[in-house]
Amino acid sequence: MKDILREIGMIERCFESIANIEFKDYGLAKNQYIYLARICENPGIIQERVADMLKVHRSTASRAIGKLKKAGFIIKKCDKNNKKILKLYPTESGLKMYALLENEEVYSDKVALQGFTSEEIEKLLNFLKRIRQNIEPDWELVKKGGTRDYLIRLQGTENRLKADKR
Amino acid sequence: MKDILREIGMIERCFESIANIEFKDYGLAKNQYIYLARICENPGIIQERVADMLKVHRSTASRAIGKLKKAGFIIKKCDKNNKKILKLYPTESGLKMYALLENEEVYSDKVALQGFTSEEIEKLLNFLKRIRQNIEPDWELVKKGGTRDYLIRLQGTENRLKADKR
DNA sequence: ATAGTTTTGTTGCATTTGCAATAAAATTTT
DNA sequence: AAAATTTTATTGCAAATGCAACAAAACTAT
Repeated sequence: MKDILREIGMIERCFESIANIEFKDYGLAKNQYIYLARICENPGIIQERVADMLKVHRSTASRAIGKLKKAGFIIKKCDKNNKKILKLYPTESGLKMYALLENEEVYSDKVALQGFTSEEIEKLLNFLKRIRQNIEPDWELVKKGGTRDYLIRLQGTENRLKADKR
Repeated sequence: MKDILREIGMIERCFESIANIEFKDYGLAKNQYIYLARICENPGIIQERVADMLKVHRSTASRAIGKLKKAGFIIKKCDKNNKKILKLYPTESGLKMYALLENEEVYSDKVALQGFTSEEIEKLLNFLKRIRQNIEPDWELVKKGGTRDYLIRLQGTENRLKADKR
C-alpha cells in the first residue's frame, strides 16, 4: 500500500507547481507563500517553530523568511525577555498579500475536493492528521541525526511497531 | 478546509526529508529514488512519461535520470521505430538498489498507517486518487502556460465548479 | 507534400534547498 | 556557580529544481 505515500507525493507536487507559478505574478518566489501564511496566522511565532510546522530545514526557513522580510511582508522583532529569539509579524502589505494567498488556497482546495461529501472530507482530514502524527517522531529522529533501523525491524528481529503485529 | 492540502504538504515533506537522508547512505542523491522506482516498475518508459507520473518538470526529470544513468542504475535505449525517444531500463545494480528502496518505502508506509484498519486504508487511497484526478487537469493547464481564473470565479461571476454549488 | 504543431529531450541560468559549521543566548546538569 | 547541553539563527557550499530557449523528430492539417 505504498501507493498512499506516492499519491500524497503527486498531489503535493501538483499543488506546489501550481501555486509557485501563480504566485510568481504576485512577486512571491518559490514556496514563500507557505511561510507568509503561517506567520500571518501565528503572529509572534519564531523561525524555528515555523520550520517545525512546515517540516523544512532550519536554514531553509531562515532564508525564505529573510526574503519575506527584505520584500517588506514581515518584520522580525527582538524579544525583551529573550535576546536570542526573533518574533515574526506580518506587515500591512504582508497581510494584504496573505488575503490573496488565501483566495488561491481556498480555490485549490475546492478543486481538490470536488465531488467529496462533507463526511468524506472530515474522514480524510482525520486520516491525514493521524498519518502526520505517526510520522512526526521519525522526522524528528532523523532530523537530529538518528537512524531508523527498518532493515533490522523488517526482518522481524525487533518489534517496536504496533502495525507489525497484523 | 485548506487544512487538507496543508496536511498533505507536511506529510510529503516529512517523508521526503527522511528518504533523502536515508538514501544518501546508498549513494542516491536527492529524490533520485522516485525516478529509479518508476523506471524499475515500468521498464521501457520514456522520460516525459516519468515526469508526468511524478509531477515534476521535464528538465528536472532529464537531469535526475541522467544521473541515474551515469551512476549505472539505468540505461537509455533508442527505439527502432522512433528515433526521438529514449526508452529507460534498469540495470542489474539498479534493480538491486530498487529492492533496498522498497524496504524503506514499505517501512515508511507501515509507520504512516499505524493504527489504520484495512477499510480505512482503502477509503484513504480512494480519497487520494480522487484528489489527484481532480487536480491533474489544473496541473496540465498551468504547466502549459494556462491560467486558472480563480479570482473571478471566486467572486461568483463564473461557475465552472460543481463544488461551488453547495 | 509541405507547413504548422506537438512531442521529446537537453542546456544555461537563477533560485531554492539542505547539510555542515559557526556562534551566541538560554537552559539543564553537576 | 560552573560546565555541559540545548535552542535559535545565520552562512558557505554543493546540489536539485524549474523556467526559458533551443533543437530535432513525429504528427496533423491544409
